[in-house]
Amino acid sequence: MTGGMAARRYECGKCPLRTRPIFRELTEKELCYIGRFKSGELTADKGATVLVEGTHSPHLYTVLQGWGFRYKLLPDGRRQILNYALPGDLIGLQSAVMEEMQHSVEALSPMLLCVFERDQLEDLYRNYPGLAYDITWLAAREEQMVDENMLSVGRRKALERAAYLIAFLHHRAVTIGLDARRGFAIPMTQQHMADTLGLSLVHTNKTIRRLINARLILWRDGGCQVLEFEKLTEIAGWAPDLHEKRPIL
Amino acid sequence: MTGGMAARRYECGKCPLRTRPIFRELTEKELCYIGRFKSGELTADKGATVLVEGTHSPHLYTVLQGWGFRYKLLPDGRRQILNYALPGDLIGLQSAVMEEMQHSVEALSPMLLCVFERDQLEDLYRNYPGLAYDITWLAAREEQMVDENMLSVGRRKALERAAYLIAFLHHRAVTIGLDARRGFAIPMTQQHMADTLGLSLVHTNKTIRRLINARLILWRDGGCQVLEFEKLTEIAGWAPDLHEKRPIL
DNA sequence: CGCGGTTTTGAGAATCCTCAAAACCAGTGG
DNA sequence: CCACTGGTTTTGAGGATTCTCAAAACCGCG
Repeated sequence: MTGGMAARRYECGKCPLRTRPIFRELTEKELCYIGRFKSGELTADKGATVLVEGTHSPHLYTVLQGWGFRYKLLPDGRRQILNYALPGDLIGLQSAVMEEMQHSVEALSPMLLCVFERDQLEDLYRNYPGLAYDITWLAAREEQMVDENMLSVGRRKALERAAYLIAFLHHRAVTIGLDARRGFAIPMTQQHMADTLGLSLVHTNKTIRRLINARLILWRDGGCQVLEFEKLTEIAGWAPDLHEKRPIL
Repeated sequence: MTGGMAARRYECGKCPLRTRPIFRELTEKELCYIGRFKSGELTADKGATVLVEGTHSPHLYTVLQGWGFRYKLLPDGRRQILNYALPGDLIGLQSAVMEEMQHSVEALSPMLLCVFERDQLEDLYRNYPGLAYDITWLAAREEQMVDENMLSVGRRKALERAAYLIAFLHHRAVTIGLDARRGFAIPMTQQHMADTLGLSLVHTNKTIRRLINARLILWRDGGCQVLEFEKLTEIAGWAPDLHEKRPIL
């Protein structure tokens, strides 16, 4: 079920993610420090739980490969997905900075994570203000994404919500250069979509089918593939905001 | 409509908020720096807009008095309230750290805000890692609150949502010592509640009435007063997490 | 071929929505 | 003191959306 610690594959200096154009470059000194800050790598199989609500993880992670999602549960088992984690995203900050996790994280596809020690965070803040600022930046961005998703669940209707979510995820994947070739699929089931949209599985299915029939998306390879990005954003009444460079830890 | 800059009333060292037991104490040095970091005070009348989506504010605020709320709008005017701002909360971090605001902030009651300059943030990060850490802490907490609200809007049903929201706000107010005397009212209209819960005004009204008829709350003085906190949390399936001390900027 | 997970379909029911109007209430000016 | 006004709360009614239940179809994999 779960993955485990893997032999370290990437030196931070040669991190294949870090060099992508969307990410901010670090100074030599910072890069070197990050290399020391990094304490290992973690692999997680599809479906594995990376972080658990209610626990206090001693780690902080940067996603290197794969997709994951953050979620919360109600006592009776109803699940709400809060956001997705893609390469470059930082997860576990809440438990690092506060008492304990208030949400869980699960792998949507096989993931490779970069592991940092919570204990060293204080040292980082003391000696690398630029990196500290980056962490705050990433926290602010995460909040921004949840805000946007909140608007969607609270005020958009089913078709708009579905269109927004798919466009949003597609855009994030494209932004970090995840597609390369046209036609990659977002690795999720309709149950995941339902739990993100705040809808039932049945109604989600019927809604998605409308998008498929309108030839805006395909559903295949165990996921969702976008055909008409513009049309989706139009239905959702949403325009992606184009960040310049952004930090990565 | 809007308020304006007021004569500075509070020295940070004598800030009546800061001394409340819930807030973490600062060192002498930090307190002194905050005093310099603070560039003034802002008052906002009830209904005034403090921050506007799409703009880039040069300021960052800590709420000293009063209630406010963060919200987003869809192109056609539908509104979703994301969270509320109470004394001790930091607002405007998104615009300070990133390009521009992705949400607006409006005063629910007359507010008094402590103003900080965005430009000095870099200096703060460089010289006061403890304060930088506090800012990250506050950002993580804000995200946590939106997460919780997201769970509510996505997965709870109307009555549960209303119970959760009221209990949540009541708990926050009590935590910062806002009630003193029993029986304060949360200063909001049912339209605000509707826009927070992701429900229509009419349905919100009928839902609230059920809570009133069950004698769990009162609706008066232009707001909501809690009678049976425990019962509300029970309906919502929610338990407030009790933070220890927390930072305030 | 069989199995578990996922998607699809149908149908009736509950929730929630919109429209519309009335009641209520606090503040304002006569 | 009272009428007027604008904002807020309340009520009713019909309709749309979304839900639950249940079963079938589909699909990749061992």
